[in-house]
Amino acid sequence: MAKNITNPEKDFAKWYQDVIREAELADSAPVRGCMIIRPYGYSIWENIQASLDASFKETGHKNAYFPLLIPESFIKREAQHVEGFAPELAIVTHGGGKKLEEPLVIRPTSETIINHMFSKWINSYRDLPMLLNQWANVVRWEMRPRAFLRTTEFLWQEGHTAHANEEEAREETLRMLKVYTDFAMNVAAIPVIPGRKTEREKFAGAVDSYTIEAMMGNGWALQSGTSHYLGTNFARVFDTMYLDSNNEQQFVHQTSWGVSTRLVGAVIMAHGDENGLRLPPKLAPVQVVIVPIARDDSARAEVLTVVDSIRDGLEKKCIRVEVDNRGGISPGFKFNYWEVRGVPLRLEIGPRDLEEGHVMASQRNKPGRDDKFTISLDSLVDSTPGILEKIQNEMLDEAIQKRESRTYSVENLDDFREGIVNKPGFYSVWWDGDSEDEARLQQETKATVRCIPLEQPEGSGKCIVTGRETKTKVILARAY
RNA sequence: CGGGGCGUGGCGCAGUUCGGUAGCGCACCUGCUUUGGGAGCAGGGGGUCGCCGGUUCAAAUCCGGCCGCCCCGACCA
Repeated sequence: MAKNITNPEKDFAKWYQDVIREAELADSAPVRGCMIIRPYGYSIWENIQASLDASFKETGHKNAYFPLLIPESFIKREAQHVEGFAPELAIVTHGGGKKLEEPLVIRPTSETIINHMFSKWINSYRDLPMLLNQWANVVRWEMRPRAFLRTTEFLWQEGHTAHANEEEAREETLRMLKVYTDFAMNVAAIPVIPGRKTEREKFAGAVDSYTIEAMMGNGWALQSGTSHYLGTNFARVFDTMYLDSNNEQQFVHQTSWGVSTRLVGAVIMAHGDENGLRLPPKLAPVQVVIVPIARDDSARAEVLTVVDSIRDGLEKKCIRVEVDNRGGISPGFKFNYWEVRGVPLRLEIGPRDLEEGHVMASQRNKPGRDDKFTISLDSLVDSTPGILEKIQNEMLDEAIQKRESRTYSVENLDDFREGIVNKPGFYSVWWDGDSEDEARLQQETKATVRCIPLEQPEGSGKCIVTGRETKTKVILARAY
């Protein structure tokens, strides 16, 4: 059992914080709700960024950067937008030693300032679609911060696009939801459920919001990414119009979509175990760690020669590898040290291995002595990419199984009430309720409608709250 | 903002009941011995006890006020 890490079965929230501390992902800041992302944690974020940024560019988007400070009046233009964000705004009232004419809002999101610019840049249907993305920080004064999951300031990417008509904009909304879904599955190894948000849960200012919902280790849901169809809501208040081919003014139809550093929290909570972090190889800052073992100087020299050549070979294959040749620290300590940090593959090389022409290998997703295996020195460098790929797939399979085993179908409210308490997880239920039904359900059970999955079953059934016959199934769960 | 808990070396805590000038574990530094699952011994450095005020010969400890943090809820990426 890992030292200094609470058992997740016993206290999941404490476990989460312990892992963040022990794996050196983040530290708390002097300002409440803010956090310092430490190099190891930031490196995970950089890998997330690199992967998504490539996908955004593949789908035709360009990066830009809009300012942190937004005139307060901008936020107030779109009625629902203000209502949604007003309580959590940080507002700058003074600058240069003087009270400002108009207060400035630190962006909670950039729809308004971007529309301000879109209205200048977009004149003709030939300017469309406009496909932008920005990597930025935003500030939302949330009441209850949690490291990575909900911090006052957080890093994210926000895509903003403008299209000639609803159909294209809706297509874009779903295209980006798919990009997020693929990223979650294939890179983060987190099986998410893509779906639409209910009226109650949708983004302030959107016509429709879509989400990917992930299941965390305690059975709770985490909204891990969102994609919104904004309709012409912002275009109308910012006059974002274009001249169509018939020489008529039209409002643009818009989308916005984002994922944040919350994804780092998702990775921790979806994959972590009682020994700490577990990272899917594609996101791991260190994919392979090599622990050289030697009793004396001559053995060490011999071992290090081999280790160096292995490292060079792996680096040539673009594998992120680290050699832990710290002195005065026992191998056992190092094994645990790297396990807490979630490194997918560890190689141990000592004199005994050299004699036998192999290395000992240990996969983070199968920790402990019993599951160690040997790889011959001859084939090591060539076989490592395949092993990492295998680990990546195994982690996704494990996560899928974990989710399946905690996904339940219930037919009536009583079963749900009992289930959500005794067996936290995703509850797939027939649903025909409205916002008030949702509010009531949340009051009673703390659970919410996480999403209306895009993939719907055949047939119909009776709504769990209204009893009406419906063709719609939703996912109910407790959420972060 | 409601409920609960807590502020004492970097981290985790004891000491507060019953005032007497600060201690333990881990971490850190030095040396020697060690190194295949969190090494051992010896020596060492580091704390105006959250802040302000009061009582007292004397306050981590008692009294008054303030501040902050964490966890649980409502809100959210």
